[in-house]
Amino acid sequence: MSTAFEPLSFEPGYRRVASAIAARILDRTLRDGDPLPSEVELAAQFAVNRSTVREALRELESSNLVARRRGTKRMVVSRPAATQVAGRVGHALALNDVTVREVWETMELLEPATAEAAARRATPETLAAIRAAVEGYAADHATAHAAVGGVAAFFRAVAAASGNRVLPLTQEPLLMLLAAALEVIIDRAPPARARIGAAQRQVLAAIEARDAATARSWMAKHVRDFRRGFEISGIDLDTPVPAPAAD
Amino acid sequence: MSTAFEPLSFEPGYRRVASAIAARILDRTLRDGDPLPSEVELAAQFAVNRSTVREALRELESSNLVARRRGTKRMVVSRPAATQVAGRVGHALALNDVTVREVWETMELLEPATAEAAARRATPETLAAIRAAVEGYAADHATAHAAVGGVAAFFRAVAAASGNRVLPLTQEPLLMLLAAALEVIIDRAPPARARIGAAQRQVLAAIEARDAATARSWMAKHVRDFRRGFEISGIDLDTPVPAPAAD
DNA sequence: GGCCCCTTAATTGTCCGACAATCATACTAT
DNA sequence: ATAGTATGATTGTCGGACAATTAAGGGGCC
Repeated sequence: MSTAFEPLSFEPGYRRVASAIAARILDRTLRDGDPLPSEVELAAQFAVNRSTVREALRELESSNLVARRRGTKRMVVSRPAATQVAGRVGHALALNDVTVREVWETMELLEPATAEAAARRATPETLAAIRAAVEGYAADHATAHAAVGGVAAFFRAVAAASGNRVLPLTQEPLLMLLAAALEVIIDRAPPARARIGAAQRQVLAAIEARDAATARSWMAKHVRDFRRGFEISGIDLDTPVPAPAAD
Repeated sequence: MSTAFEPLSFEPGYRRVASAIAARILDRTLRDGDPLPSEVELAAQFAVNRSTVREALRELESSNLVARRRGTKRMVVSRPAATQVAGRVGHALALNDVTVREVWETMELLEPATAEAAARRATPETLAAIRAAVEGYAADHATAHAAVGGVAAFFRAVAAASGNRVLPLTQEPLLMLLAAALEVIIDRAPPARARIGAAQRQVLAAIEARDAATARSWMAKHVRDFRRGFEISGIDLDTPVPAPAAD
C-alpha cells in the first residue's frame, strides 16, 4: 500500500445530484414508472439552481434511468431497455476498433448455447415469436435492410425464448454491429439469403421438437455461415466493424 | 404498410446538439484524445445558449464519449472503457430483476470458451497478467472485498488474454453483478476461498501449457463452484441480483 | 538558451431571472 | 356527457453574471 494521499476529488454539483437520484432508483426507493418531482421542486430539495438539476437530469436521461413518455412533460423513472443500453455498448466496441472476426467469434460462442436453452425452455408464446420472425424473414428479405432486420429479429426471438434475460442483453450489441456489417455485404453473397432462411427453419424446427442438440448444431451452422458470407464477399474479417448509427 | 401518420417528434435542442457531436465522434472526425471546443465556442457554432450546450455535454459525458482528465478543464473525446459501459449494463440487468441463476448461467457459457481462447492465444504479457492476478488472490483474500476483487481480476485477466476484445466487455457487467452477489455470500461458504485459489492455479497452468481443453474444463469447474457456493450458503438462485453501487 | 514565478486571459461551475410554448386541469357551455 | 375554454404548472431556451480554477504568456534569473 502506498502512503501517498489520494487526490481529493470534488464532484461538481450536477454529478452529485445525478448520483443521488440514481441511487434512489437503484435501491428501488423510486420505482419504474414513478414520476420524478418537477425541476423546480428538485432544485429546492437539493438546494441548487434549476440549471444544475437540468444537467443532472440529462445525465440520468442518457443513462436511461429516467425517460419521458411521448408527448408529455413529466419525467418518469424507467428501467433501461435492452436496445437502449446496447447502443452504448455497440458504440464502445466500434470505437475500440473491434473487428468483424471478434464479433462473429463471440456470436459463435453465444448463439448455439442460446438456441439450446431455447429448445429446452421455449414457451408457446416465445416459440410463436420465433415462428413469426422466421416467417417475417421469409416474407420480406428483398432489400438489404429488410433482410438484415429479419436476421436480427430471429436472433432476438431465440434469445428471448432462452429463458435467460441476460442473453438478449448480452447479444444485442453484437446484433447491432453484425447488422451494420451485414447490411454492407449481404448483396455481395448471392446465396446468403436462401441459406439464412433455411437455417432459420431448421433451428425453429429443432426448438419446436425440443431437440436441444439439433438446435445447437444448426444455430452453429447458421452463425458459421455468416463468416462464409464475409469471406465470399471479399471482406477481411480483421477490418473494424462499422459504427452503428448515432443516437 | 399502414397509411397512418407517424407522430412528429421534435427533438429538443440539447439532444440535437449531443447527437451532432456524438456523430462526429462515431465517424472519427473527432478522435480519441481530441480536445472539444470550449462551451462558448460550441454555443456559438450551434447558435444556441451555453446552457443548452452544457446539457448536451452532460449527455455525452454520461455516455462516456467525452471525459475530462483529472484536474483539467478542457473536455476531450474519449473512447468508452469497458468498466464504464459495464456499469450501465449492470444497472439495467439489476433493475430488470435478473436472477443470480441467469447471471451464473451466462458466465458458465462464456468463461470456459474464454479460457479456451486464452490458452490458444495468450501472449507473454497477458499470461503474466493472469499470473499476477492468481498471485494477487493468493496473497490477499482475507476480507470479502479483497477476495471478490481477486476473483474478478482473474476473470478479467483471462478475458484480456483471449485475444477477443468483445469478451472482456461482454463479461464485465456480469462480473459486477457476480461481485455484488459474491461479496454477500463468500463468508458463508468456508471452503470457497481455497477452492477458488486452486481452480485459478489449474486454469493458469493449463493456459501456460497451451492446453485448451484442460483450461476449458477447469474454468467450467471454477464457474460451477460459484453455483455450489450460492447453494451452500443457502441463497436461492432465483433471487434477483443485488444492484451494484451507483456511479 | 532554458527554467521558474507571476500576471492575465480563458474556461468552467453555478447562480439569477425571464419568457414562450406546451401540457395538465378545472370549469363552462352546449 | 362532450367539446371547448381558461388557468396554472412545467419545460426548453435564453441572457447575463460572478467566483474559482486552469491555461497561456512574459519577464526575470540562472
